[in-house]
Amino acid sequence: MPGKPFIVQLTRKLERHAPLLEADKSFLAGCIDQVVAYDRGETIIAEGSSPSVSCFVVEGFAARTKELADGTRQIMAFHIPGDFCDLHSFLLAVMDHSVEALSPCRVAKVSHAKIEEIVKTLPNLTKALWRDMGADAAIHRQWMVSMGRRSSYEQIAHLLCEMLLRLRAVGLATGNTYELPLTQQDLGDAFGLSTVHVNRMLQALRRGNLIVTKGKQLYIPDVRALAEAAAFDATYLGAGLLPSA
Amino acid sequence: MPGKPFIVQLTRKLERHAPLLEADKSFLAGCIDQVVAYDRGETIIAEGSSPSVSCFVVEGFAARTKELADGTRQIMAFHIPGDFCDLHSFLLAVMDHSVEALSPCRVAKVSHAKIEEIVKTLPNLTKALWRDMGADAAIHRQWMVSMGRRSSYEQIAHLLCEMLLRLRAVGLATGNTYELPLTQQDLGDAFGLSTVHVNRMLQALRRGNLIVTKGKQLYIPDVRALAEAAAFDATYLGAGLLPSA
DNA sequence: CGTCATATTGACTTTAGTCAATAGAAGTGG
DNA sequence: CCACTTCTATTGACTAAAGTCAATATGACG
Repeated sequence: MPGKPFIVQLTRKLERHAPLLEADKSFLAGCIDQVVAYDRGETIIAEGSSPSVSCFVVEGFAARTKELADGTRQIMAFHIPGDFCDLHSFLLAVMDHSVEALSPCRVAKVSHAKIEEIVKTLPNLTKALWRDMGADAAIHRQWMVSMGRRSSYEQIAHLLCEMLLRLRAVGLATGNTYELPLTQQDLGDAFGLSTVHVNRMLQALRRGNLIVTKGKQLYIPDVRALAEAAAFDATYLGAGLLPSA
Repeated sequence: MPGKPFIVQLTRKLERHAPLLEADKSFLAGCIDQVVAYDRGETIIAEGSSPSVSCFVVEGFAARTKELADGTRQIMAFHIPGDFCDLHSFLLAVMDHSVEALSPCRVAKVSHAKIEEIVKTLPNLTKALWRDMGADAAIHRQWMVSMGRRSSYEQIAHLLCEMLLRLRAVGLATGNTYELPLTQQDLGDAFGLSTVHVNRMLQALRRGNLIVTKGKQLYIPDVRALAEAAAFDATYLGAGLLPSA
């Protein structure tokens, strides 16, 4: 698919559980209206709007966010390349949250009309897209477990495990190293922690040699140890994704 | 649909955003394999299993739960009559959480084969089911906002608003009164709070006359006041559901 | 070199948790 | 209907986790 290499990341993700047909893939490739670039902090989809396109991340990090009246922000999901971050708007009339760029990123747009056509004519692809949303919901549920029952230390360790597997699945981790362009504020907003506390927990993780950071680069010397500290169980990301090392 | 009055609750919910076709409704009615009864505490679907049927709640309350290694429990969702509580298993191979009965309840089972057939032949119904899962995800995200950024007092107030609207939508609330068969432990497990603290916050809500309880009956004298205390915005449940009173 | 965002540190406060005892309510068997 | 068990709700005293505020450092960038 010359000119659209990013389609590969998407199809790879959609095929994680079951293969797509050739018809699925070619139709999907034809769905992309445009690719738009955003800077960190820019709003990709605004709360309260009713978009006529859905989008998926091609490059960079995005997040689903909700601003509260008192100015605090909650991040409900991080989205990385290959993630559909807004199939939601295809199904529900009004956005109850925003999607924003957490790093410079590029986002591909797919019109709802095209998705409608998929639902009408390509059951296999429909199921794959539906499943992709189900996978997101599974991540949501794990975050709820983290927020409700894990200590802040475990929460952060858990997220770092999750991001390793997710980034690795789209080829954005090299061994146990990946780039995490999130600020401590972002991490805090994801778990309802203060920046100060996130900072302290990261330090604790560094002291325990569970993580090593160099700028935005994150290296995990011993995945097993970090997973244990986080009580991390990869089932929710799709079984069998946690490799040996 | 004699003999299957509960189908009505399900179709009513699925039609909240867009109407179903006659073909959709009749096929759906023919999907129900059986209806099974469970007592409070019983597991409806076990974590780690790979069910070949999905189910929806006909009567009573169920919850998605996850037990952690240290014995604590996290509730990720409450499910009431009309809710599909396990479309998840149609899409993903292994259950990463359990579904359990929080009150005596009856659950209807639908085989995955039937759902597969829906995806292949009834795009309109497929979209409705997909949308239903999207609505669940929206609730998940709101809970994350609650857990992350709302005080425990607000969290509980928020949930009580949510349950009013959800129960009302399936005809299980009379005015501003409904039956909530949850223990304070259940509420705590949903938000990661201790039972003691839930108890205190409920008392505070009672003192402020925001709620009045009689056993499991809950009466909300002034919905507007409770909604305000909770910073409740009903958009995520589908716009326009919050009525005047 | 200066500016702005991000990260770090320390002192103190608040929220919610823990532990332990008591009170109520619902259900069971005789 | 009563005695008994059990689950659920309530209370008080104390603790711990995480937040707040404010100052300082570090780093990226024009």
